[in-house]
Amino acid sequence: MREFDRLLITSALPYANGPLHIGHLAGAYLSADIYARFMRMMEKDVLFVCGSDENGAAITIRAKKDRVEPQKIVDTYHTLFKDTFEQMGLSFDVYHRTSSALHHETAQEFFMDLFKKGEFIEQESEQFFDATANQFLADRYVMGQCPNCDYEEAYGDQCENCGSSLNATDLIHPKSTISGNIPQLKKTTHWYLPLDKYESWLKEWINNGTVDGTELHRPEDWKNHVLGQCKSWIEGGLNPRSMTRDLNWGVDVPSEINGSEGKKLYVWLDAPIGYISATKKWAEENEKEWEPYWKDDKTKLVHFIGKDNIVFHCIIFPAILKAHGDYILPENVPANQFMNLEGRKISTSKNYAVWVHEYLKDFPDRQDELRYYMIKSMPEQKDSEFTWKGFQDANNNELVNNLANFVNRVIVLTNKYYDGIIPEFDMDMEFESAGEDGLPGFHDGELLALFDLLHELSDHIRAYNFREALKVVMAISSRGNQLLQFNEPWKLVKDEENEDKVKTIMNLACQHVAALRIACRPFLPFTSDKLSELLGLPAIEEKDEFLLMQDNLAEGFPIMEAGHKIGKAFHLFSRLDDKAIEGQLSKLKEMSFEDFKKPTANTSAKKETKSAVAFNDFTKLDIRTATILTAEKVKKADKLLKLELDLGTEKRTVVSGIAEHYSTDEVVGKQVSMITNLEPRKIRGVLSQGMILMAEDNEGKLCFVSPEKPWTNGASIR
RNA sequence: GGCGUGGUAGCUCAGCUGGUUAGAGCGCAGGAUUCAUAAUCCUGAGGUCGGGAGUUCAAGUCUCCCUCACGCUACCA
Repeated sequence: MREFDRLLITSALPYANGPLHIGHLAGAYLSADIYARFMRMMEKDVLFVCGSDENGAAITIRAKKDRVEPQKIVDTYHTLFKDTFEQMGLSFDVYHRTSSALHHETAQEFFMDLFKKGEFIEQESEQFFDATANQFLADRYVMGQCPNCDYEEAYGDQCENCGSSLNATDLIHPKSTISGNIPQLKKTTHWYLPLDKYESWLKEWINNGTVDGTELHRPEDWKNHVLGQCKSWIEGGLNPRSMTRDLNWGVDVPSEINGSEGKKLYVWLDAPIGYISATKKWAEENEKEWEPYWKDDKTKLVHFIGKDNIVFHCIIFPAILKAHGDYILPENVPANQFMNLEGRKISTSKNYAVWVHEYLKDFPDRQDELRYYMIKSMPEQKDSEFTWKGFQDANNNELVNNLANFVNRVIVLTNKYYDGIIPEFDMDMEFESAGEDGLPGFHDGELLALFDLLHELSDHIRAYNFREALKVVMAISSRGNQLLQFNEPWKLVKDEENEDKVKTIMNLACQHVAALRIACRPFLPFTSDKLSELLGLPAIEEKDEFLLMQDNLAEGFPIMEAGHKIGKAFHLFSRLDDKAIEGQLSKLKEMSFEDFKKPTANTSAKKETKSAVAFNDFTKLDIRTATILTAEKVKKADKLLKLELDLGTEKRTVVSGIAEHYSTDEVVGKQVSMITNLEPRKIRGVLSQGMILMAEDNEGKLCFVSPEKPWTNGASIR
C-alpha cells in the first residue's frame, strides 16, 4: 500500500445551465464531502476543490434562447450553485469557476505546454463551412456522393451504402444538411491529442494500476463499473481526440499559436483543468503552494463523479496529465451511478427533479435529513431510487426514533440525575452488555466495542462504501439504546445501592453520544454541531478529532471526562407528516405536467426559422396521405422501423427512425403524411422509398402528422 | 446492433477468490418496557438469489443462451 502525505479531492464541476438536483448531490458531491470531512478528522492534509463549468456551446444556446449575454447565465448559476452547496454543508476548500481569468490563463498555459512538447497532432484541415449558417460543419452535417461506391447520399463521416468511413472532404458534390447549400472549404486548424499513442501505458495503468512497472494504485480498489467501462474503451481502440473546437464561448486557444483565431479549448481540456485552476485559486487566497497537490507523487488524487463522466476522468484527463509529464494521476475514481426519482429518470430538460435550492426553501433547516436519506440510498454500485415516502420513513423511523431519541434520553437523564454533570464511572462495575455474547459488561469493554465500530466505519469510508459507513453511525445509536434498555437506569436509580452502577451506565451512555458527535460529522455536519451544543463542547473543527478519539479509546480512555457539564436537551430531528410529503409529490406531478404544456410556447422560439423558399420549390415535393399496413424492426438498428404503406394506388416500403417513439403494434393502421418522390435510398440494407413526416418537440420526441379525420389514401397534401 | 454494469426477502441494499440451515436496515406480526418526540428493546414470519441449460462432490458465487434496467457507442431524424 502506498503512503500519502496529502489528499486532493475533486467533485465534478456542475455545468452552469440549470440548477442542482438531488441526483447531483447523490452522485458526486455528498460522497466527496463525506470523504473529505472524514480524512480531515484523521489529521490528513486535505484539499477539496470544485467549481462551476461555464464554457461551451450549450450555454450560448441557452443565452440566445433567454436573450441575455452568456455571462449572465453563468453568473446566475454560479451564484446559485455556490449558495446551494454552502447551505447543504458541502465543505469545499474552494469553489471556483471556469469563466475566471485565472482559469483561462491556467488552461492556456497547460495547452501551450503540451503544444510546445509537441504532444498534439496539429491538423490544418480544410473543413466545410456553411456561409449561410456562418459555421463550420461537423462531418455528419455534410452529405454527398460516396467516393467508393458512388452512392449519392453518403454522410460526411460514413457511407451507409458501402459502410466505409469517410471524411467530409472525400465526398463528391457535398452539401450542408443545415441549410442545403453547397458548403465552402475553409481552412481550420485543430489540435488532436493522440490517445492511440498512449494506449499501451493506459492499458497497463487501468489493468494493473502500474505505470512503467511502478504501482500507483490497486485496480481491485476501483469499482467494477468503472473498470469495466475503462477496459471496454481501451479494448475498443483509442483514437486521437480534438482538444479544440470552433466555438465562440470558452477559453481561447493561445494567440501565439498559428491559426488559433476563433478557436476555443474543447471541454476535454477545459473542464478538468478547472480542478487545477481551483487549486491555484485556493493557494492564492491562503498563501499556500498549489503545486504539491498536483505534482508530488505523495499526493493522492481522487475524483468523485457520476457514471456519465467515467471515460473523461479515467482515460482522457489522465492522458492529458501524463502528456504534460509533471502531473500525478488519479489514485481512484469512485464514480457513482444515477439516482432515479419516484420510478422515473431525473431530467433537467423535462423539469423532472427535486431541485436542491427548492428543497432548502420547502424544508428549512433540514439539510441533514436530506443528506441522510441521500447517503442511505446513494447509487454506489447501481442506480438507486429517491422516493418521498422513503425520505419520510428514514427521517421518522431512523433519525427521529432511533438517533434523536437516544441522544435525548441520555441528555434528559443526565440532567435529571446529575444536574448535567457527566458522572464518574466504576471500572469494576458489572452490568448488562449491549453486546450479543451474553457476557457481563464492563465500562472498558464497552468502550472497546465502540472502538471496533468506529474502526469499521473508517474502513468503509476508506473503501468508498458510504452507505455501510452510515449504517455504523446508526449502529452506535442502537447500541446506546440497548445499553439503556438492558440496564434500565430509571429503575435502578430508585434504589440507592445502585448509585455507582447507574453512574457507570450513564457515563457510558454519554460516551456513546460523544462518539456520535464525531462519527456522524462526515455525513451529518449540522447534527454534529447540535450534538456539540447538547454536550456543552465546541463545534468540531475537523482537524484530528476522529483520530484522537480512536487513540483514546484504544488506550482505554473515555471520549469525555467525568465532571464535564453538558447542555440542555432539545430535539435533534422532528417528524415529517404526510402532508409535507404529499405536497412534494403533487409538486412533482405539477412540474412534469407544466412541462408537458410548455413545448407549444417554447418550440417556436427555440427552433430557428428557415429562410424563404420559392413556391415552386415547395410544389416539387409530392406529399400524400398513406396508411401503414405493416411494421417491423430493422435488424441491428435501435431506431429504425421498416414500414409498408398503402398509397391508394400502390404500396411502398419506407424505413423510418421512429422505433424509439412507436412500437410496431401501435403504428399499424395509422394514417400518416409521406413524401413520395424522394430519391429512394438504401438504409441498413433496406430500400426506403419515401419519408414519413413527423413533428418533433423540444426534447426530440416525435409524433405523426396525420389527417384530422380518416381520409383517402394517396390524397395530395399541399 | 456492439461494449460495459446491474437484476438477491414487501421496500432499500450486503454477499471476497464456488463449500455447513442465503444476510442487514426499514416495513409487518407478537411480546417486554416507560427515562425518551407512543420513541426503545426482544422474538418471529417473509426469498425456487431475473429465466433456462451446463461444469462440479458442491453455484447467488464459474460457462453459455435468453430477458429486463441503466450507461457508453453505433445507426436514424
